[in-house]
Amino acid sequence: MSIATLDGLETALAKLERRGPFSNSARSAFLGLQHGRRSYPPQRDIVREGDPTKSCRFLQSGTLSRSKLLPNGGRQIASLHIAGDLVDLSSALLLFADHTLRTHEASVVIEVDGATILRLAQDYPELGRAFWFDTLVDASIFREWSLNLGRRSARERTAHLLMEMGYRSDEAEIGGRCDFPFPVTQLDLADALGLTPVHVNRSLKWLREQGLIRTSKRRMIIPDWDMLADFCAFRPLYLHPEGPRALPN
Amino acid sequence: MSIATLDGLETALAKLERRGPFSNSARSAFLGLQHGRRSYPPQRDIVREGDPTKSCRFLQSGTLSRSKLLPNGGRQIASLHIAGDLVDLSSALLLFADHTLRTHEASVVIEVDGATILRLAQDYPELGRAFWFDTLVDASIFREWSLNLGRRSARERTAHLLMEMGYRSDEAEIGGRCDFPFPVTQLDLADALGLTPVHVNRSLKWLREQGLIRTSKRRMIIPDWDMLADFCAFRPLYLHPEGPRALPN
DNA sequence: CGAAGTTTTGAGGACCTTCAAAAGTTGTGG
DNA sequence: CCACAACTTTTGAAGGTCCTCAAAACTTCG
Repeated sequence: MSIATLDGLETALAKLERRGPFSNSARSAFLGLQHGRRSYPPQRDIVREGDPTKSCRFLQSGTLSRSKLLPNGGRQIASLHIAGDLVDLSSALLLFADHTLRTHEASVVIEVDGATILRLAQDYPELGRAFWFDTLVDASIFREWSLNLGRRSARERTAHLLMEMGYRSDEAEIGGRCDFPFPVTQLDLADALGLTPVHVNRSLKWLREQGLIRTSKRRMIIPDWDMLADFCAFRPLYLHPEGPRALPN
Repeated sequence: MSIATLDGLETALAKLERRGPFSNSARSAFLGLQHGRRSYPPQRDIVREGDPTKSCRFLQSGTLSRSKLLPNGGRQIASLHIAGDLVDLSSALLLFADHTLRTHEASVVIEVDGATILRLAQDYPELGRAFWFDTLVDASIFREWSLNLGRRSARERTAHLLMEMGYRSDEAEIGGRCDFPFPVTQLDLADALGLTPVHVNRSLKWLREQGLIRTSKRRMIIPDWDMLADFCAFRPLYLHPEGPRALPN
């Protein structure tokens, strides 16, 4: 079954099960979750920093970001999300949103009550571990972004972000790692990279001139994966493709 | 009982229970964990990026950081840790360390087998939620650091980090939020802030000249909390002092 | 086709870096 | 308790990466 035909819970489950299969009972408990489904237009806030939380959210289709604002208007995007991502698992336990969740493309989002997720994690420990693992990988990605923001040059930083999105798009079967949808404007990319839009434009231009990337509309192409990986020191260890530790009996 | 007299597990438990008390059985299961205790001198690696994981670690006393390296020698500190912090809970589920764990001061670290932690989380769901919550707060701190690195000036960034450490030291009863131990060299501070040591020095000098901070040896003093908070837009929401959602019955 | 949004380019300036060295502090052994 | 080495902090000067401001070219969409 192609990902395009899956509904939201199935898409999220597919991501979770890529890391190790669940028992039939856990699987059907997850798929049996009561949930809502909402569609959002591009550039629309779904949750705002400071909002009390109620529901967890999974991204069925589209592109989202999580971002934080400064009083002076500065904005930092902390993560970018693609179909299948558990974009707001934190609301299961955190009572207030510490960041804003916003669409980039038109997106479809699944909502599940936070307390229900907690109950599910308790009743099916394998699901609880899968949620925890997802949070841990999330945190690992944030650490890598800190390295990106703090210690990589604008060009390397830009390249690294593109490679991560390629790698994740490939894992999620949304695109190939060297040719994947990337519907993010240079203005938003700037907020993800801690740069100005002007400088993002110049960094992309340079990467293009070097033959390291090609851009077609809302799509990113990496002609030579290893060359770009070498340029920006992309090592996917931090995405933990090995999956979680299995619990011995 | 003062924190100084607590052993490592008690210190970690105290941090977890600040967010909501556990049942007696969960508490004694946690305190009954088989564990090792190791002392490390300053500037010593405890775990290195890429190492296979086995044990989870809690910091009984001292100061640690989690950092990542670039092939060109660049280093980014992703987090700083003080007594009571669950500095390596991720090893319960992640099979490889994606970052290096290193002491700043001489430190005492408790080690608990990763699979044992998983088992404990399963047998006592309230502990499982506490671990997950801790990971979520961790991730929230990383997001704030991204904002710091990407969108705050050197001076604001420096001030913000100091305020966070003051706030957390206060919570952990290691110091007051306006007067707390801070045994981090400017060289290490530079790696946490994505700056050069020279510029860190100048930023600290400026903050001192403005009367926003005072430094005494291995100690940081914030004469006027609100003034500094205003300067760097420090809002502790992201540390989630409200604690986790309670699971309804 | 017009309006709004996005990308691209230019010019000048600022924040932060690099390189270098001096001053101050800490810790250790004699 | 001093001597000395190692580490840490501080300062200066010059330069580069990235920012600001401004406007034009291009694309998307109603």
